[in-house]
Amino acid sequence: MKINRPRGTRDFLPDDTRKRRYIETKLRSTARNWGYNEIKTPTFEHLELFTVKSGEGILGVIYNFTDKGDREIALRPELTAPVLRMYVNELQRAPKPVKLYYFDNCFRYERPQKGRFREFWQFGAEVIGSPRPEAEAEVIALASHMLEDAGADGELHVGHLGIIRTLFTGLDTATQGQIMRLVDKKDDKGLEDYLEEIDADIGMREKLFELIGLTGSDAVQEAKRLLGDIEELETFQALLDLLNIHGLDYTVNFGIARGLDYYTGMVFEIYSSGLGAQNQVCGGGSYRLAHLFGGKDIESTGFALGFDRVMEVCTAQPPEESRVVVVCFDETRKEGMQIAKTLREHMIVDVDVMGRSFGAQLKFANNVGARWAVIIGEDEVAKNKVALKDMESGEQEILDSDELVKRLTALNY
RNA sequence: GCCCGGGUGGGGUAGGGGUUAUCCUAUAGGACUGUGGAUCCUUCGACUCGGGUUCGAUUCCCGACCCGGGCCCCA
Repeated sequence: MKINRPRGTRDFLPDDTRKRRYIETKLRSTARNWGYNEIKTPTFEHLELFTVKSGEGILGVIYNFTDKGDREIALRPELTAPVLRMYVNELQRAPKPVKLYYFDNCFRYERPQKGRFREFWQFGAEVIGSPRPEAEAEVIALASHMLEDAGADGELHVGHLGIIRTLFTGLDTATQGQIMRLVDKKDDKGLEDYLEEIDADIGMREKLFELIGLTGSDAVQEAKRLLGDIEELETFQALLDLLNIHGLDYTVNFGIARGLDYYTGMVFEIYSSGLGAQNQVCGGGSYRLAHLFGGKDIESTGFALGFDRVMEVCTAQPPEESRVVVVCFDETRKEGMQIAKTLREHMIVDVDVMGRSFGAQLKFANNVGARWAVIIGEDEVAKNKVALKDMESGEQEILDSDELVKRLTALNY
């Protein structure tokens, strides 16, 4: 009986894994150079952590189970909540800002599609403790730079939930949420019908439609005309100025809603083409979560990058890596292993484990793409030398083993 | 969860109610026991699963599972 992978999971073959590792390493080093520290949280958490944060609605997509001690456990569907939980548990007294990054797998029970899996990887970062636009701008800039590292193009959209919410005074949370959902979907007809249904104020309706249509460089000016000189617009303008300083291209979009309603201020999304319906590769914003997990309320900003989606669109390729194959036989295995051991301190070395003939070992060297074959046969051992064969030119020379190591390491392998 | 379109060796494919199920590629070995890439030979290996229709199903029908596209939601 053949056993297959569970639905929505993937096996990563050597080439896939190498490329993923390569991109991951690039992202890590960028996060690191921006002063963020890596953390790890558990693969599973108390289910409550996620329902408190996102509401019962998230149960539909969560992998949860009752453990042998009757605890309700969930495989993490995302990492912001675990990171903030960790912050509350261990880092509240750490010097601010607390700058963290993570790269881990997450699980959601959803219908798999292009760019959507049941096990997927998120690369994210959070700045905890700064309510200032400088922190928001830094987070956005970091996300953009990471995509650039990966060779992925992205279109950055920035909005601010606080601004649109000033129109909602007097509306309850559920109604606000429904409006934001329709705004996010860009379902103008549905939005109009819904506003009619709840008998929303005519002036508010007009302002809302005008606001979500605003875009371009004077969007903020236009918004001021609509809403007056409110504080949210001032800080939003400050953020945009900082994005300019960071040298980022962006589109102002007051219609970005983000799925989860714990976002309080700035929100941003980055889209990439070539991903079909799942075109969002990154999402983030400013939020308040710590108080939900029993901590002191604190302003945070963060983002999560859909690593699998980045992999779909990224053009960066891992560098070619060359190998050396050491060819030896039963009689010369000892000498062969010694050379291999020395060379392995510097480069990738294969030695035959198939009991193959001389010719077959060279064929193997060819197959694995080895640039060099080091031949250690009885003739060489008798002369206390080794033969170095260039697999491209076919040329071969006799060296002693010190020269061999020097030669190969000098070639940067 | 909903709506489409698909599943033939490891990968890519041809075919089609009764076949020895096609070809390419990859694997392992050999021709070629101290010199690779070419060529040739051999080997390994498949009709996703379960029902139904039928004398007979890999082929037709239904369902499940899985994959792809879209909706929803989101990364």
